[in-house]
Amino acid sequence: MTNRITIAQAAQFVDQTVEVPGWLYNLRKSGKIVFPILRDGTGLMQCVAMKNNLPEEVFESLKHLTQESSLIVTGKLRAESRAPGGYEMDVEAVEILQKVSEADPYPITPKEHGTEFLMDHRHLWLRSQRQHAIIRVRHEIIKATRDYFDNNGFTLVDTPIFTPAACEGTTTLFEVNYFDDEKAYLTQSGQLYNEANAMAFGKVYCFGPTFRAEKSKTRRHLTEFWMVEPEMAFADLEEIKRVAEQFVVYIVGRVLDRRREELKVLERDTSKLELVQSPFVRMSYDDAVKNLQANGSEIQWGGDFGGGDETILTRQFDRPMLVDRFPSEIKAFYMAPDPDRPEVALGVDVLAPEGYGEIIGGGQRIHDPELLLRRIEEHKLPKEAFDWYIDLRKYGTVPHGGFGMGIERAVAWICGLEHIRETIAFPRMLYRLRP
RNA sequence: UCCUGAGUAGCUCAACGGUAGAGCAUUCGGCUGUUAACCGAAGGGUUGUAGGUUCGAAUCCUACCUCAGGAGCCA
Repeated sequence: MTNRITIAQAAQFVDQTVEVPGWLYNLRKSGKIVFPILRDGTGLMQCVAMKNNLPEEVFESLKHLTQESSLIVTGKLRAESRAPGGYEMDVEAVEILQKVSEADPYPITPKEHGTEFLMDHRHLWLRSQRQHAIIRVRHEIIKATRDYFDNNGFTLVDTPIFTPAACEGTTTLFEVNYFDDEKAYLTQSGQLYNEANAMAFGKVYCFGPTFRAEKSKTRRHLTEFWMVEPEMAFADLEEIKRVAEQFVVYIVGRVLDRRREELKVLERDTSKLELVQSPFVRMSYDDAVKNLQANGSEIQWGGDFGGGDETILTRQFDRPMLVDRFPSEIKAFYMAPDPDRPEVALGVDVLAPEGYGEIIGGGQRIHDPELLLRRIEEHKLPKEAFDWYIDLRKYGTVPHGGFGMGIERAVAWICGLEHIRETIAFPRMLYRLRP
């Protein structure tokens, strides 16, 4: 019985005859010799078939095989420096599962394509090398994220996707029918529920999809994206900043450690990632505004950063920066004010370098019951909807806080991508719901 | 939602008022070490849609549709 292996295992089976199931990635031929390149999801393997060593019909069927046809090849493996991947198979037998029709060939050829075409064929585009590299880095970031929190005393407590109302009043929500006469909304943050979980478990995190119905049309926005949100009881702003920084250092380190090959495929300048070490740059909002004004920005104290502002700031440093103490006015109702300066909130953003900008937003939450009630009123929010949230401040309230990191933004930064759309298998954007 | 730009062969693009073209892909032929292989040939088009200007429109004008980039908002 012949061993069935994956291409990634080739090195362990040199000089043995094995069978490899996969898809035809490309085929080069030269008269009496053909080089089918096989793809199986774990890598690429070049095969060699010579007319003189094979039955006529086997050689002919291989010679006319079309791109992405599915097949199982059997043959002997050899180390071969000329072959991509370093190993090559001398074909002995071929079983073709399906030959892709010449009348309707695989649309994504080895030549260049535009983004519209590729996005329309996203279900097939995922077969390409570059997409594999990105999705594997994403996988590593997610695994590292879970490992980081699991190893640091956090309990995973996921929060609901269906919610009865806005978590944060400002942004738009996707509305869905919830049975007969009730409306529900897709969550845009697990944070409020996370606070309840933190009061139950101490340190928690949730990790799941979130939805924003904002009509944002930029290279940094998805309408459906994944967010990890840790929340800690008994934590102040300094502790939140410490965890955020240590977490970012950890995930970048893990990708450098385990996904070098993928970063190479993506032509990522890893020297930039090596610099992601503690301590990060720390700057108050006040200083950031002064810095921006000195560098030509129109920003006034009290305003939020524009996309250009983040670029101006982050280009000055080679590692991520933590910006804290934003004006309370521009932040959510639950943000704790600085006791020494009530006009600023104890919030923090982590801005990725190289112009990537905000990947993390978070801060300390209000734990004083009366202040929270006042803020709910000031923001004209329906108090009844927040009864349970207010309860958290009635039964043993403690200082607490946390942050959220958008996974896709982190992936885009770590992979060095131009656009967030490639960081998730099937991106959902303002004008893209299909495939 | 607003601003800017682009829609020509399956794909990537050229032709910018006078008979619509190339490379890749597909088919056929050639080649025993190719590396997005190469060489030769063939098929392939209501130029996004609708209207207008003109003797004549892919090309100029108007509207609409689609996509991309940016703004605002955010992770």
